Amino acid sequence: MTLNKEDYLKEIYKIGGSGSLVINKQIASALKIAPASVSEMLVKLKREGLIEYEAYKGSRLTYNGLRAALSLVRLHRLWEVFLMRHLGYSWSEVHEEDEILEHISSSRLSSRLDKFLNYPSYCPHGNIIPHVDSHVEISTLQTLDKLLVSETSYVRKVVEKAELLSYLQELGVKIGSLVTVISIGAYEGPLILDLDGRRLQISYKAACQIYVDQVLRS
Amino acid sequence: MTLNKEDYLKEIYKIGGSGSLVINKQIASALKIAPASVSEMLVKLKREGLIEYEAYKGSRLTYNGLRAALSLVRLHRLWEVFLMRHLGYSWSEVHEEDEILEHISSSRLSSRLDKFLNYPSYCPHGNIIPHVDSHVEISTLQTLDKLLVSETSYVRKVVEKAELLSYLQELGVKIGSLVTVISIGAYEGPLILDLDGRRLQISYKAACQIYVDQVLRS
DNA sequence: AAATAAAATTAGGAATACCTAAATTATATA
DNA sequence: TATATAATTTAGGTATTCCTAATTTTATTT
Repeated sequence: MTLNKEDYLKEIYKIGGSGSLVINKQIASALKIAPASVSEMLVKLKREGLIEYEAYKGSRLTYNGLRAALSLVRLHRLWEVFLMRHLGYSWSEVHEEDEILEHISSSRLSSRLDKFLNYPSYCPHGNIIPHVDSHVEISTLQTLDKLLVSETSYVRKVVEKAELLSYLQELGVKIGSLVTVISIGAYEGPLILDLDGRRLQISYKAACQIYVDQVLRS
Repeated sequence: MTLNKEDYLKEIYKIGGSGSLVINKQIASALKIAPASVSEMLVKLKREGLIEYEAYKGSRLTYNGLRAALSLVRLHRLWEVFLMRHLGYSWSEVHEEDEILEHISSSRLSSRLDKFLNYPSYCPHGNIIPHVDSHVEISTLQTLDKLLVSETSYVRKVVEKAELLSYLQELGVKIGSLVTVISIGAYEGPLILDLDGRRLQISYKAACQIYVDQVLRS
């Protein structure tokens, strides 16, 4: 379902609840959309089985439409509570920032969230969280496969690919892990590592996608 | 700027950082969009001064494009940290749910957030936060203007309009406030209320938009 | 009941963002 | 350097979602 259709469902729910007929005009003014456009969209929502709708009469949510609307409104309101309770938004600020929930991009949100999270420097994947002002991405990293036997370093970043992430998670490789290369398999064979005190084997391909602090050699 | 354009900017930043030329193919595969469509969009982004772009050569962010990309990536990554640190997402779950940040609607997110917020029942405006399963909106509310002099009730909900919210905030009217009607102005004049022990005046119009527990009369 | 007002729909268009297929330009290889 | 291959772009279309203006239906008055 598209974002716009979701807006319509939410609005139909907010106005008419789970059963009352909603007249188009109300939707049009709530969504700030021309009445003509509302008629059009209602036809589509009806085709998709999300609303009952009869021309000139009005519309109401079907069972499926209601389910969809409820989960949308629910999440929306949970966010509102979150913004107030944990990001220090005031009553009217929450209201102003309502559309965040559709399109997140607000510098106010950004800075409050930053504070709430205690000014983190890295995202969970180890990428720097840039600041709009100073965006110096200091890059003294190298991939794990470039380390020599017995060299030690810290895992700082991994390539964001679903399969790799699951693989590493299973192995227990984390951002910040202390890693020492024990041996390197020939012909792109697996590497044996000491990771935070545990011995483990990792594929060459994975090693190429794990970034560690550069090891300085004399 | 549209959501889609934002995706392009983010991707150009992720691939090329603040200065390197990015070839279209990388954008196309990262965004899973046909190369032809990428070319089209790049022309638009160039027109808007967000990227430098020369056909067959590649693209890079301009100063403005970089600023926009940074604030997007920044917020995106802050959310990631939040999901992991406070909603108990695992590494790969964060990754899976990345598009939340564009289109929030995930039942998993919904339930984790619910737990994090300690299962709230009402949004900051006093509306019930519905559950997808049981959606009984018990409605024994009436508007404040319907109360008689000396009747007492609790504020449960207010109409979500920006001007009203600011007005009420200034007056200190909150969800849960205990209110007693002291006097009612004639001809839709202002009401004098006792609100949580304080004496205050409120316009008739506002009173019509504040919902309180229904007062039972014999 | 007829006339007026309000609400909704249809018709005709515009913008955005995507697609496939064909043509073009750049790059790598023999 | 010529040729093959890879990357891009252009051309021609589709689907969404919005708009204004004109028409039709429904509701309200007189």
